[in-house]
Amino acid sequence: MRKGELTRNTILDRAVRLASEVGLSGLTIGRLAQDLELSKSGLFAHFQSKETLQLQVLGRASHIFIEIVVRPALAQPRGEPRLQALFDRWLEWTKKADLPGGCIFVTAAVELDDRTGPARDRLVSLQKDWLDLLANVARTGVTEGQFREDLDAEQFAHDLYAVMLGHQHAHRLLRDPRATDRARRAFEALLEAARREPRRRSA
Amino acid sequence: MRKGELTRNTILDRAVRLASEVGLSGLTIGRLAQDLELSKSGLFAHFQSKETLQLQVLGRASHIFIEIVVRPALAQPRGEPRLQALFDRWLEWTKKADLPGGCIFVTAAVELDDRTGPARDRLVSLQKDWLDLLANVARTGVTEGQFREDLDAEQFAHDLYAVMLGHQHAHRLLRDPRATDRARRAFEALLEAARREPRRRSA
DNA sequence: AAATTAAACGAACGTTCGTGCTATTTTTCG
DNA sequence: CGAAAAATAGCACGAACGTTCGTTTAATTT
Repeated sequence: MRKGELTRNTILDRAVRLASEVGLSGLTIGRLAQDLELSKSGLFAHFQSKETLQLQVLGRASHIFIEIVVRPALAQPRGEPRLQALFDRWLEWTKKADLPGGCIFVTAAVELDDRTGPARDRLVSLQKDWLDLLANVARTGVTEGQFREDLDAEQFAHDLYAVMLGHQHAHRLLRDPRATDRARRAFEALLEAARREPRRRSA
Repeated sequence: MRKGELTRNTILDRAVRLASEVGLSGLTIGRLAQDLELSKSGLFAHFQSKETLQLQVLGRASHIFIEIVVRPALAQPRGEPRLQALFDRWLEWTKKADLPGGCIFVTAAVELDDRTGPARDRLVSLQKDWLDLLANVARTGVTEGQFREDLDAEQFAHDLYAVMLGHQHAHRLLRDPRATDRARRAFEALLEAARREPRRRSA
């Protein structure tokens, strides 16, 4: 049972890469087998259905994301420095993970948002975890005294996610060379607003 | 040639709706014909290829977007009020256009961002037009004295687009009931930052 | 080295994909 | 109303889809 797991992981790594380009439903068993020079049936035997394959692709992608983005950032001090580290790594995680099609979670999100089933459920769960993590780090920034007391940490996480979505759009679709600069500015503005003292009630 | 155009538009309307759910490549001629109770070949004859169909779907969607979002907003005073009108209509245009799958441009953007060909080119062109329009309205806000002199209008447009992407994500994937509220807050923060006097160079 | 288990293969299944043809129906116009 | 033109339907195609089968090759255990 040793060899099996090994090739299964090889398959999944390739599948994650492929899915980042063509999506989870565009990801095809025939194409995947061809890329890996495996037979369709041999590959298929590792998973018992395409749905299982999709689920495992999501799981594998999540694992990679955590290794590349989250874990290293945890080495940074709590609060704002950690937030900055998360953002920096987040910005370029698809490069480090060698995902030629950009963030696979964004692709999957758009694909699955109006479908039902376990793949969607899994993705939602992963995304909520990620947003929770971001909100928690922001909250820590408050207790550490870096951010203002009345910061809405969940709104902050939401806005931060939006910045990343905007970046992907500008970078990948529009091919805007200023995309990364734009994202950094937007992030800086979020930070600045989080740091700023709450505005006085009147003028 | 009268009846032809009529049914072609009927087809395109349905195709836009369907594509909002399953994307431009998930959009299938067979499924479309079935939905409309037409024969596959009869439908196909209106377009000479699937690519043409996709192009026309994008064109039709753009037309609908302009009618629902842009044109009515132009009735508002220049600058900030117009911006507010654009935002409000943008937020709910998929409801008014009866697109059950959310914004078709977001779906298409993720699908096409790493492909080549006329469909991608068309989408990029449309999206740039839209961002330009947003930037122009923001710039007008400056000349009207509503926004600060040194506002980066293109950055503003970029950030605004990001807010909408964040909204779609929170609303459609996460089904967050606070999604619209979140988007409004983010937009308000952008406006506030645009209105605010430029910050002093030091403390 | 033999026996057993796991992994990969090749062929075929029923379906659907986009795309051609050739009829037939329907609309338009003189 | 009848002729020309346009719109639709019918049928077939090759390819690709996910999936199942029986068999062969390779790895692991005895």
